[in-house]
Amino acid sequence: MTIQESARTSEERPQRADARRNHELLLVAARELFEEGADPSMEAIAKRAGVGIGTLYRHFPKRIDVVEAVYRDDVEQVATVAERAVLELDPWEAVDVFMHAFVSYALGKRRFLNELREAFEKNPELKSASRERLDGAVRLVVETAQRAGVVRTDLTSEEIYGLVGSMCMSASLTAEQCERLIDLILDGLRVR
Amino acid sequence: MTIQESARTSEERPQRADARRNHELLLVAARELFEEGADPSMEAIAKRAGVGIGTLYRHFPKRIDVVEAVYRDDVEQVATVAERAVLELDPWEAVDVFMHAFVSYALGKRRFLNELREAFEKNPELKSASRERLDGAVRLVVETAQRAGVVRTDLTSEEIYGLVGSMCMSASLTAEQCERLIDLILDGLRVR
DNA sequence: TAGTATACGGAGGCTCCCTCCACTTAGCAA
DNA sequence: TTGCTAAGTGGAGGGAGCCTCCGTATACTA
Repeated sequence: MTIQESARTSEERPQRADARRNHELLLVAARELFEEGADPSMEAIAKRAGVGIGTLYRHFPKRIDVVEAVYRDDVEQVATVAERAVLELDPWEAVDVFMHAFVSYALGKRRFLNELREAFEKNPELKSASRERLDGAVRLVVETAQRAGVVRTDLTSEEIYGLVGSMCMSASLTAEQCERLIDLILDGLRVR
Repeated sequence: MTIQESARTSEERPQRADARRNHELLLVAARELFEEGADPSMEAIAKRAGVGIGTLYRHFPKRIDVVEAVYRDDVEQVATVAERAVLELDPWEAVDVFMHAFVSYALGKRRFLNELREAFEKNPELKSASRERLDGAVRLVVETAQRAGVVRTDLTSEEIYGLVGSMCMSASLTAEQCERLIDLILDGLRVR
């Protein structure tokens, strides 16, 4: 990169308002469609967002970039739930709310597991970064509750993450079963 | 099914010679292409086999049927190696030859793991049947060697299968590393 | 308000998967 | 050997999806 280029990079104009709006619309549309079913086409995503196909490709040059963006956004949302819950709720409620949010996030991922795996393959950083972010979120919520004495301390947050995560990914459990099992797990975690 | 239909089914004419030949050619071509790289198109498979696209579709109505057929064939070949090795070689040599064949089979699968997963999803019987067939092959070779006193008996064949299988599927190990590690494993298994 | 960099949108190219059907041939019976 | 026919072949083309290109529109700046 030349000096001029690097200078231009740092004093770049901000994105135009319509571009920012469309980026957001596309992300929302894509997430909806991924959650609804299998493999929405790029055309379908653009249409749902109410923009042209060219605009979609301007924002996400390849299909896999859409998958990646939706996933990053989802991870961010779950992590944010953790942070807000710890601040705004009492420690046990925070565990309860976060775990349910986590399960619903993870169950949503089942829909496009194959595409996600491809994204991980293409870009290993995506996998490790998300893993870390989620791990941190679980740790924050669980350890806060442990310090408050409302969650048993003979389990680490990694173990709990592992248990809940693998339950959600299990092909033999339905979403409904997972929703019920998370209550069982929460019950087992709680100190009364 | 009517009586006539079931009667016809059992006394059906055998496949014509050209059909049998083309089926075999297609299977060979498909395996070659899958091993060579990623995602050969149906056109490419037909071309490599030297037949028209229509012929390919007569033998394998969907792309996934090609994947499935190649996989079944591969599993069969590895299992056959086990059976022949036990009959024709001394017990330790049989373990050695079979394990190397198994690793090379498993490494080949990395190429089209995604397609394979789809095939498993669509047809769970494929997965369980192959798993059983391979499990039996490992057991045959290992237990024969254990009875002959050349392989340690404090490990079960399932454990060995698990170890070698997961090594081959590990994304962080190259094929070359797996080839070297299998020798290390074999060394550890051997009773001298 | 005019000028311009930025962004939009969709026609169309390319590559796939798969279908359809006119043509060919292996195998059988006379 | 010959003729018949069910079985098999091959490839043009339909349809869908990913992505590119570029003429048009518009948000920002001065």
